[in-house]
Amino acid sequence: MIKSILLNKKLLVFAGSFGAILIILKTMEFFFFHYKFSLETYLGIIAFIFLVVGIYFGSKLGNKKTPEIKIQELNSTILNSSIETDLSTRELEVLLNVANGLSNKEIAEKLFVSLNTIKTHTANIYSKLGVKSRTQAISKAKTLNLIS
Amino acid sequence: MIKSILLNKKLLVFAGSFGAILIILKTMEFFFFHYKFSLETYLGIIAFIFLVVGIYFGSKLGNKKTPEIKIQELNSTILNSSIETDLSTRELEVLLNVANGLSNKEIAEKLFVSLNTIKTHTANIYSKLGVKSRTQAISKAKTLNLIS
DNA sequence: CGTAAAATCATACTTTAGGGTGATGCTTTC
DNA sequence: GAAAGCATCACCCTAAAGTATGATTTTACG
Repeated sequence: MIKSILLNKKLLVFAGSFGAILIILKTMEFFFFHYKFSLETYLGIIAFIFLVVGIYFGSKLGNKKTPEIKIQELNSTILNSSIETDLSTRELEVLLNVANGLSNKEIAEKLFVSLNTIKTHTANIYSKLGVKSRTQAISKAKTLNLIS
Repeated sequence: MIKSILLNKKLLVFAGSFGAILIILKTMEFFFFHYKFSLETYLGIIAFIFLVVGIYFGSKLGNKKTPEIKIQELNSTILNSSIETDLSTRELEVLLNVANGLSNKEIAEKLFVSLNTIKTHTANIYSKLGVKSRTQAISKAKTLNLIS
């Protein structure tokens, strides 16, 4: 629903820009016939404008090509609509080590911090992911594509 | 180093394409003066060509903006060449539930067996996989393609 | 039929994980 | 400059996981 609206909005912007360019072209055509620019200059300007516009929209389209593949079917997934999935860099780092099978103690030694710090990080991770254990966090992170 | 080379290569392709388009333009100009196309048609063709080219290159640039974030770095994976990875059907069943984030107690209730039985199963799984914890088992099972 | 493997369960113990609370220093942001 | 977020650490307590050992029952196979 939202996606289609956004897509339509983008199309509207595209169409509007295209119309504006056509107006600019007409104006240029007016000047062209009055001031006798060389054909090459005229064509170059046209080509440049459309090239820039094309690159702009092409870039936009290219960036929007996120696959969004999610066929994960968790067992009795609870609908947590208000969870914050924005992990800090440190939390993400801890999560990756958790997913790699390291214990809290090992992660603490690896990152040169105390065990309590890792416990706090993991607690915050669980809270943000809406889970209650490290194995659930791993499973959840997989569905969110946070980890491979 | 590699990036700059690739960037230069891309620039070369871009420049080459641009030159080719200029040649096409000149050819079209030739036809233009000989067959008297309307100016609007001519401009439209030019605009369309450069729009398409622009979108193409813009899309290319946009797609190359992949962040490439990979902080995987496993911790000194031990080469256990002679471990037995043949899990029994029950052990595999338990392993899958472990990977789905269930606790031993939950697995026991799900499979209608006692908690001690699940503990025995997990212990055997760890032994067969050559690991020491459930998170390591999940990681190992992923590398062995036992789980997704 | 007998044996080996698998599956089940128990008891006791140690280690690890997780929950709750509070605190400090630092950076960013409004 | 106050507020918010991040990263750090501590303490206490409970729950869960893991280790070790032993045992019974069921199933599969030669």
